[in-house]
Amino acid sequence: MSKRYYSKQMFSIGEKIRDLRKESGLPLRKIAAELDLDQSVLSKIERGERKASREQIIQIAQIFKVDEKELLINYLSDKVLYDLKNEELATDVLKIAEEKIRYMIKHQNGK
Amino acid sequence: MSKRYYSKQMFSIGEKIRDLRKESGLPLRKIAAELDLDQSVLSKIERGERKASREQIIQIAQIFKVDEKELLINYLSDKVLYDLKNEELATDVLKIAEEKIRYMIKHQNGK
DNA sequence: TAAATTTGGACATTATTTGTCCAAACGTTA
DNA sequence: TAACGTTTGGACAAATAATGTCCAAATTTA
Repeated sequence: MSKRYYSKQMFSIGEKIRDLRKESGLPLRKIAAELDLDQSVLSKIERGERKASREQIIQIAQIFKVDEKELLINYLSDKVLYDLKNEELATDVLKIAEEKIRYMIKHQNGK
Repeated sequence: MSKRYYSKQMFSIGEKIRDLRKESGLPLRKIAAELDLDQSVLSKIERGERKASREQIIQIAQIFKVDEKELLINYLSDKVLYDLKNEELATDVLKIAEEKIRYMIKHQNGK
């Protein structure tokens, strides 16, 4: 029925990108050029020192020919966790966020 | 065992703050002054047009004598949803975020 | 209507994000 | 070890977003 979007290991989006690039055998310089981005910035993205943009994630999915949705989900979940870093409340917050989403969907007011 | 941090209705943090203030019977001007904030900004926060800071949420909990944790969870969950607004992927993203948190907790590396 | 309260929007200030550039560090291999 | 390709670190600048001030208009209350 519904697809499971995670893999056995837990990869942050940066690690995932580095993995994809290593598989391709291409250096930062090459991929960075395709993304119209400085290689040092891509290096930082791969190490989680900087954040990629939504558009960059989509481009990366295209370059490495992987499922765009899956990569976006990985990316966005990292972003969510970033908001919650250092929060002991993280687990509770995610529970409530899910409740709110369910509530919003049920009441059709995504506004 | 563990406390349920949500109420029957789903309140965004702004609505919640407005509710608390209305209960207290105090005008924006008064509460804004306590927060060392312009009243128009507080008005915008209550209507979700601007975001409060973590510190302001804590102050608000103190002013209205409500549970700080509960208010923070409400606040942070709104922030999380803000990242995901307009994302059909929201539900999947939250699922994966929870997985990642569990993984992080299990492996003690919150970094 | 008068007074109090709330809201809207232009503006300034500050903080964060994002990218450029260059040099140093690292790794591989001749 | 020298030379080369690759990766990383950090100073800097530009663009963007967040945050607050101020004032006047709109709305609500008495």
